Amino acid sequence: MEQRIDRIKKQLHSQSYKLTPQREATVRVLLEHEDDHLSAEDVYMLVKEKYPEIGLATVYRTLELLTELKVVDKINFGDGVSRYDLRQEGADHFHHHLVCLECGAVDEIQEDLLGDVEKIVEKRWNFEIKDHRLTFHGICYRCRT
Amino acid sequence: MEQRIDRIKKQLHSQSYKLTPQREATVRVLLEHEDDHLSAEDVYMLVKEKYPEIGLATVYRTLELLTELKVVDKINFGDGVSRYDLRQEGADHFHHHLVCLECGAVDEIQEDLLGDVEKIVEKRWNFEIKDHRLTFHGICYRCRT
DNA sequence: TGTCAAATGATAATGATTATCATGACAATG
DNA sequence: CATTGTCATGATAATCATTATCATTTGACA
Ligand SMILES: [Mn+2]
Ligand SMILES: [Mn+2]
Ligand SMILES: [Zn+2]
Ligand SMILES: [Zn+2]
Repeated sequence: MEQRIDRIKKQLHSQSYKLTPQREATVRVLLEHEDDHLSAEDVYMLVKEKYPEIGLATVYRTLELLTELKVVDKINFGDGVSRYDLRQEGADHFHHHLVCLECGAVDEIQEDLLGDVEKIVEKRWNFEIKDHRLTFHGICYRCRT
Repeated sequence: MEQRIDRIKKQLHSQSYKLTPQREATVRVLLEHEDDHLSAEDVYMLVKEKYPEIGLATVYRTLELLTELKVVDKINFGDGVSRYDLRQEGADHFHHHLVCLECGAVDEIQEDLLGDVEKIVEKRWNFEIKDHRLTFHGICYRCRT
């Protein structure tokens, strides 16, 4: 945890950004909810518990900054809000998602299953892949009778 | 074109919806821009050319209805608007997308490349797949020097 | 022709995100 | 130590896509 924050701090410094108390509190919330998919509002509520003076605008700005640095990925599951997903440290691919149509759960697949597919796309479509987004919609293991 | 509209008409009737002139004009616009990814506003502007009295709310309602019927898929590329993508007739999978980070172009891959991956996901994660969304971000063939 | 539910269009309301702006923190400088 | 300048913050207003509301229209059917 502390080491992870330290590395994010260095990443910020390398672009001449500071790790302010507000930013640190926000990062801590994200780390403590690594498996969730929090909206800006969600993050705001959680950060307020440890830093009540923080403003909503600062949370938005911090999330935008972290997205720029690729610390988090900004995603959208079709409800009206953006969600912020901590990227696996050092991972060069964004993980996949399983969205359950029954219960709404969102599970993650950390393993990269797209290696072969990407080779095909690069060759056949002459497209240089930098990133990907893969989501499956269906019925999760819990909801299958 | 006419046959396609006829089949959509039947699909509507089978759920006791009517193909009103407004709905038909909207469907025609979608068919005429099959390869594009139009926002509700885009559709509205285009429909107005052939049906100037139409209201924006009706366009939204029609697009929602067509999404329900799976005639179109509602997608989101991260800019602040939903886009509506005509589904290949009879296709059971939603096509994939290539988004160029350089020029912003969005190309399509109609071929389904996820067959093997889906088998793995169904087995290993015990997840019953109903649909998928796959988007690659990178540099398109036009922008590669 | 009269009836009724569905559909429409104008417009207001909502709600997430972004912009603005005065204030505060803080490092560097003299 | 006082001054200056830059970056960051928080309150709040503005924006803008989407949804809700409601009076009116349409069209099928009795
Ligand atoms: Mn995730
Ligand atoms: Mn498409
Ligand atoms: Zn489930
Ligand atoms: Zn390009």
